[in-house]
This record gives sequence, C-alpha cells and structure tokens, in this order.
Amino acid sequence: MKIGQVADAVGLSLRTVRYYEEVGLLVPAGRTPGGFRLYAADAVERLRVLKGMKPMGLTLGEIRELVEALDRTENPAELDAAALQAARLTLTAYAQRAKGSLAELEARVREVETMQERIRARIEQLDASPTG
Amino acid sequence: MKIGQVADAVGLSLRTVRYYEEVGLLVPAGRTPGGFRLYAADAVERLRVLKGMKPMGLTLGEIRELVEALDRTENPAELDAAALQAARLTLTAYAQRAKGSLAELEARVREVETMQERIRARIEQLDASPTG
DNA sequence: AGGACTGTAACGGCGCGTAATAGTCG
DNA sequence: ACGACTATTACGCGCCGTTACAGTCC
Repeated sequence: MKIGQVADAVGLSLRTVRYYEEVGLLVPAGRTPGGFRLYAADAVERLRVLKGMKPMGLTLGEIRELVEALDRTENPAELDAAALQAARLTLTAYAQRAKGSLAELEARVREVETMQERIRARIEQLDASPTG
Repeated sequence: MKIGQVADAVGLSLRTVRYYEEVGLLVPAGRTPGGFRLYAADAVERLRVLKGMKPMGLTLGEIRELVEALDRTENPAELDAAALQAARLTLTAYAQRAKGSLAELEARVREVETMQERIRARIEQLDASPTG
C-alpha cells in the first residue's frame, strides 16, 4: 500500500503519517525504486492503535515507549525475567497514566458543563429582557 | 494586586497571565511607577472564567469573543435590539460548541478506557506467563 | 542593602498545516 | 504523455516554558 491508501484507511493526513515515521512510530516496510513509501497491510492497524493512544494525552515520544513495550511483550515466552519485569513496570505506569487521564477528562467534562450552563443562563436572561 | 498574587490565586503562570494580556484577554488596571502590573480584585474571578473556558477546546481568540459577548450582555437593558440579537447569536453558537465539546470528550473517555483495557490485559498476560 | 519579585526580549518545542518545487507511477 | 499521486524542504502557528539580563519593591 502507498501512503495515501494507508492515510485514508486510518483517517490521518499524509503529513501526519510521514511525521510519525520521522519520530519512529511507524517506518514503512519498503520503498519503490522511485522513492514512494510502501506499507504492509498491518500498518493500518498499527496506526489505528497509535491514533487511539492520543486521547490519553501522551506525547508521541510516550506513545512510542508504550507501543514498544506492547510490541516487546507480544509473546512473553521469548523474554528473560529482567526484560519482562521492565516491560511490566512500563505498562503499569501507562495504565496509571490512563487512569489519571480519565480523571482529568471527567474534570474537564464538569468544567464544560459549568460553562455551558453559564452561557445558557445568559441567553435565557436575554430572551427575558424587555428588548428581547 | 501584583501579577504574582493573581497568578497564584488562579493557578496560572506569570507567563500565561502576561500572554493573556498580550492577546487582549485581561489588561491590568494600572502600573506602578516602576512598571509593575497592578490588578483589581475582580481580575482573579475573570481569569478563573477564562481558565474554565479552555477545556471547551477554544482558542484564546475564541475565548475572547465569548467573554466579550458575555461582558456586553451583562445588563441587556443598555443594548439596542441589533446588538442584543448579535450577542444572542454568538452565545448560542458557543453553547453549541460546548455541546460538541462534551460529545468529543465522551468519545475520548471511551477511547482511553479501551486503551486502558488493552494495557491491563497485556499485564495480566505477563503475570500469567511462566517466567512471570 | 538585600532578597523577593517583576520587567522585557527572545528562543524553543510539540504536532502537525501548508506551500513550493520536483519527481514517480500506471 | 497525462493525470494522479508522492517526495523533500522549509516556514508558520498556537500557547505558552524557559532562559537571560536588568530593574523594582519594601
């Protein structure tokens, strides 16, 4: 697949896909003789996962750390005890981050609801004014 | 009040308060002879409102438009019909934005929950592995 | 006088958008 | 050969964080 097909399938811009390559998130499987990036079919799923991590509020560098930990633990049998423990720590830390992210999102929801209420109250007040 | 007291009370950095002045969100009431910014007491409340609008995902320019609409409609009796109608439109638009923002936040919550689940599953898998 | 505070100016950084220009594919 | 696609390079932007250096307050 060329970059346009991949980007369309995932819903990311060409710029974004190229930038993700620049920061080491997804390197294309190869190139055409002329230089066009070529992606394997699983690149789409990979990008979907990356995209799904962004709402956690992670930087791309953190996302990279997280996906690398996930990659390395795909079949745990191949890992020695030390590497396994390290990966476990990383994953646990990001699970915690996710928890904190959820708490923050809920706080944001409450703030937005408060603002919404404030605006609506003002609109009602305008509707009730003599000139309105 | 000087900038440090205001910033502390609201939980914004000095840099941010100065930047908000630069973009026209909050101009200090005056200056000391030496140039220090002086704020009135209501500046704190004003900054709290500004801070409360950010979770809606508005740019500072949009925030300015919104607070200006709120400012202008504080006592509707002084407004003519045209100005009142214009402000009403603006406020309604931002109420709609708030609604959209809430929908997006809920989508983000679901995405984060999904990622959290994925990470937790992997951790459990590690714990169940022979080397774990 | 001295320490805490504040001033301006300027650069840095993330995560891309957006040209501009040129080459490649079918 | 033509149109659709892609490549690289580079600047821009929002929202500040972060020096760096100097001045102000009490």
